[in-house]
Amino acid sequence: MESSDWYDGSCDLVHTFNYICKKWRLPILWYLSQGNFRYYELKRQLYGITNIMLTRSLQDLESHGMIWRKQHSETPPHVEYGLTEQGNHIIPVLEVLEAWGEMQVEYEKRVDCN
Amino acid sequence: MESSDWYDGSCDLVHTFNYICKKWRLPILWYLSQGNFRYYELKRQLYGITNIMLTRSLQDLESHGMIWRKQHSETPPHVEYGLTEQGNHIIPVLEVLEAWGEMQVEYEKRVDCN
DNA sequence: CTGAATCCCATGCGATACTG
DNA sequence: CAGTATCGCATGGGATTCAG
Repeated sequence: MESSDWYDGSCDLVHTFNYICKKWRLPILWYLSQGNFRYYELKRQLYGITNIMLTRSLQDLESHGMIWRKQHSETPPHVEYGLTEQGNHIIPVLEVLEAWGEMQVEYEKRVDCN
Repeated sequence: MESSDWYDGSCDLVHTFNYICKKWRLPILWYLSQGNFRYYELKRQLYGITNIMLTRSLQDLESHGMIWRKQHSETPPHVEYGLTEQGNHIIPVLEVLEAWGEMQVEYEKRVDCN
C-alpha cells in the first residue's frame, strides 16, 4: 500500500471502512447477522433511530451489496431485510470488533480506578 | 446486549468503535502497528494530513491508552509514538478489517462489470 | 521539529411533517 | 406498514497562522 493512497480511493481498507463507519451501521448489521427482519422490527430494536436514518442506512448498505431488500406485495406493505451472501463477510469483523471493544472497555475501567 | 443500550454508552462495541471511526485513525494505527515513529515521520507517511489533525488524532488515541508518546529532551524537539500494550489489541481488528475491505472491493469490481 | 489557536466549511444527523 | 421531503443543528475536518 502506497503512502499516498490513503485517501485517493485506492486503499481498500479505508474505502470500505466508510460503509460501516456511520452511527447506525454497526447496530443494523449486527441485528441482521442474527436473522432477517422487517422494517418496523428493525426500527423497534434500534432504539432511538428515526425513519429517515433507518431508511438511508438500509439503502446505503443495499447499494453496497451488503444487504438485500424484499418487498412482498401485500396491503399493508411488508418489507424484509437481511444480509446478502457478500454481506455475511462482515460477521467476522463484527466479532473481532466486539472482542476488542470489550477488552478496551475493561482496560478503561481498570485505568479509571487509579 | 439490550436493545436500548446502543447509544446510551453501555454497548462496548459502539462505544469504542468511535475511537477508530474517524478519518485518520486507521491509517495512523496501521502505521504504528509497523513500528514506532516520530511526529514528522508520521506526517510524511500520512499524505495529506495537517498538523492539527495529526496532533488531535494522536492526543485522542493516547487519551484512550492505545498509543504512547515519548518526548526526548533535545533541541530541536524529538517526539516518538508507538502502540501501547493495550493498543496492540487493535492489530487483529486491522487485519480482519483489511481482509474484509479487499473482499468487498473485489466484489464491487465484479458487480460493476455487469 | 512539534506542536497549538482560530476560524470556516462540509457533512452527518435528526426533528418534523407528509404519503401511499 | 414502510417509507420520503425539508430544514436546521451539531460535529468533524481542515486552511491558515503563530510559537517554543
